[in-house]
Amino acid sequence: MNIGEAAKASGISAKMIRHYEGIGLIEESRRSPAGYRIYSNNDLHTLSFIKSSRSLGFSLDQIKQLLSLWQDRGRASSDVKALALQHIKELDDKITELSAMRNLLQNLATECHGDNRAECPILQGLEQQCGEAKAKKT
Amino acid sequence: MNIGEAAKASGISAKMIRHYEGIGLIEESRRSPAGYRIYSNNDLHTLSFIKSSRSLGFSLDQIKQLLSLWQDRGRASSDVKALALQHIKELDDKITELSAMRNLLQNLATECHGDNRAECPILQGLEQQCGEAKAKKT
DNA sequence: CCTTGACCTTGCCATTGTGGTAAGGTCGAT
DNA sequence: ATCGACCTTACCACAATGGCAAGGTCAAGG
Repeated sequence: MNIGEAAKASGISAKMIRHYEGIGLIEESRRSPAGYRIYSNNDLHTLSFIKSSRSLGFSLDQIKQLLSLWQDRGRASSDVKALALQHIKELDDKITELSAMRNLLQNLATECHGDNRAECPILQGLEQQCGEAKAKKT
Repeated sequence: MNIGEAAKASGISAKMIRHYEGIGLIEESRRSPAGYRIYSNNDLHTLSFIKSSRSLGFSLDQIKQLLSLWQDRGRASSDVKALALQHIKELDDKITELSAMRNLLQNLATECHGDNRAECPILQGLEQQCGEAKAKKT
């Protein structure tokens, strides 16, 4: 099948499929005499694997590793799990960071009347806090 | 004070201060005869405001708006609050998205033995799920 | 007076993952 | 022959930040 069809079937845009090929995430595909990329069901399977992995937030670099484990019959599941746990930690860290922002901002917003007067605890908070948010991260 | 000192005092790198100037987030600073940027306490105040805002995850574009509200004596606090609430929503959406990823991945990881055998529910999940994660978002 | 080191200047490249656009080739159908 | 839908490559863009390089400046000490 052509790249457009593969894109539709995998949920990855044609643009990205070419890009993945360019950076070596997937192998160069076969080509028709005219130079069109041709994909097999097996290729599609790989693209879907990548799509799922992206949906779980893995970076392309991590997906490269996942792919090579996936294709390695002699892999140890512990290696896969290590990658997964590492990514879970990244997600947790990010969630923690965003939640801290959210809570701080929510507190400021709650204090703000939100009327047509100029007095505004949110701006005051941004003005005075000056790095406190960063301190909380540490 | 010079840019290095302003950077240290505000917590924004000299590089970024120049960048913020370049994109028009802050005004061009005064210059010494030799061309060195010179910052006043007032400038520092602005930089600190930006720093706080970045710490709460506001984009530079949002900060541009916040800055103009901050400097507008006749602002309505409702405008500030609207910006804040919008950002809180962005944060919440992101947190929700990341949490969904985290939970899915955590489930897969829990099922994985993580030993030296090849059988691996995580890889199987990535293989079969194929877009389910995306479906969950919708 | 000259050197050294710390600071400043501009400018360009890299990152991550994705989208856009342009100029051109190909294919199938009319 | 031609039209529309598809494909090709090759650039540019985003957001926010870091890095490096080549050069100017300034203060201190020989």
